[in-house]
Amino acid sequence: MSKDTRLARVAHVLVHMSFNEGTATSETIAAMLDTNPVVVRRIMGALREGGYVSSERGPNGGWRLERPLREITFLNIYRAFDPGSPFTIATSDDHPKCVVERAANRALSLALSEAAARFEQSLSKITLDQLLPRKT
Amino acid sequence: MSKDTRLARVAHVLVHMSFNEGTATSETIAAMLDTNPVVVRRIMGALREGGYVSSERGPNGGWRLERPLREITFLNIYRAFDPGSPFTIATSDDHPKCVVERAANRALSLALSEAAARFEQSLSKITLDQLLPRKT
DNA sequence: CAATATCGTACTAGTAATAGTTACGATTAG
DNA sequence: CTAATCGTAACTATTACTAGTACGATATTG
Repeated sequence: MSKDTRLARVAHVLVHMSFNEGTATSETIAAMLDTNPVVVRRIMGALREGGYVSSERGPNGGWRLERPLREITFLNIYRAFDPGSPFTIATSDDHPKCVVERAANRALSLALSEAAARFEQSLSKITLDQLLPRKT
Repeated sequence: MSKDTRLARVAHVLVHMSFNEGTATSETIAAMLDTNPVVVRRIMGALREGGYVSSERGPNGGWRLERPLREITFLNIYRAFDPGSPFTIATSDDHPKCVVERAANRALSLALSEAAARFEQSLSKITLDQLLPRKT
C-alpha cells in the first residue's frame, strides 16, 4: 500500500493559508503540494465537516481557514479523515474457533490499541501554531 | 495494501508445535493456516535466523521449536520479520526545503516513533506461554 | 442570460505490501 | 536410487490506499 500522507500535507497547507487572509483555490493549493486539484478537494472536504475550513463555489471561491492555528490539533485533522486502523499489522482469521488463535489475536489487538492510544495522545498535543517558523 | 498477519499466524503455529514434540512439515503447518507450504517456509525461515526454530531437509524433516514458549515474546517474532514502519501513515515529501513542511514532518515523526515504542513495549510483555488455554 | 471560475464526485489508474502459486533445485534417510 | 522435504526464484492475486480524468453543479460578473 502506498502510505497515507494526508495529515502532514494538510497541516502544511493550513499553515500557509493562515499567512494569507481570504481564500485559496484548489488549484493554488494543488500547486503547493505538487498534485491535482481533485486530491486537494478530497482532503479539504474532510476538514470542512469538522468546521476547520469552508469552501465557496464559483468565481472568487475557494477554501478559507475558519479557525486560528492554535485551535487546530493534529488529532483534529487525523480524526477528520475518519481513518481506519493506522497499522499495517492485523490479526489473523484462519481458524476463528481455535482458542490459541483467539488468544493470539486478543494479545495482539491489545498491543495495537495501546499503541493507537499513544499515537492519538501525541497528536493531541501538536497544534498548528507550533509549526510556525520562529521569529528568532 | 493488504494487512500483515504474519505475527498472529506464526504465534498460533508455534503454540501448536509445542504440543507435539518432534517436527512438523511445512505441509502440515500450511494446512493449519489454510495456506500454502511456501508461505510457511517464508515465515518460518525468518524465525530460524533468530534461533527460535530449526529446519531439517529430507524424509522425517520439518520444523522444530528450539526454545520454550515462555522464552519467546511477540517482540522477538515481530523483529524477526525485519519490519519496516508498522504504520500506514507517513510524512510528506513535497517541498523538502519548506520550513513549515519540515516542522510538520518533525512533529508527525515524533508522534509515530512514540507510538511505535509503545507498541514494541506492549509486544515485549507477551510471551507465547500466555496463549495456552487455561487448565482451570 | 451567457461565460467563466470554481467546487463536487463518480469512475479509473497507479502503487506497494503481503499472500498465494508454480516450478524446480538441493539435501538427506532408507 | 527413490522419495520426502526444505530452499528459493518468479510470477500472479489481493487489498487498501493515493493519484488522476472527466464531467456535472453552482455562483459571480457583465
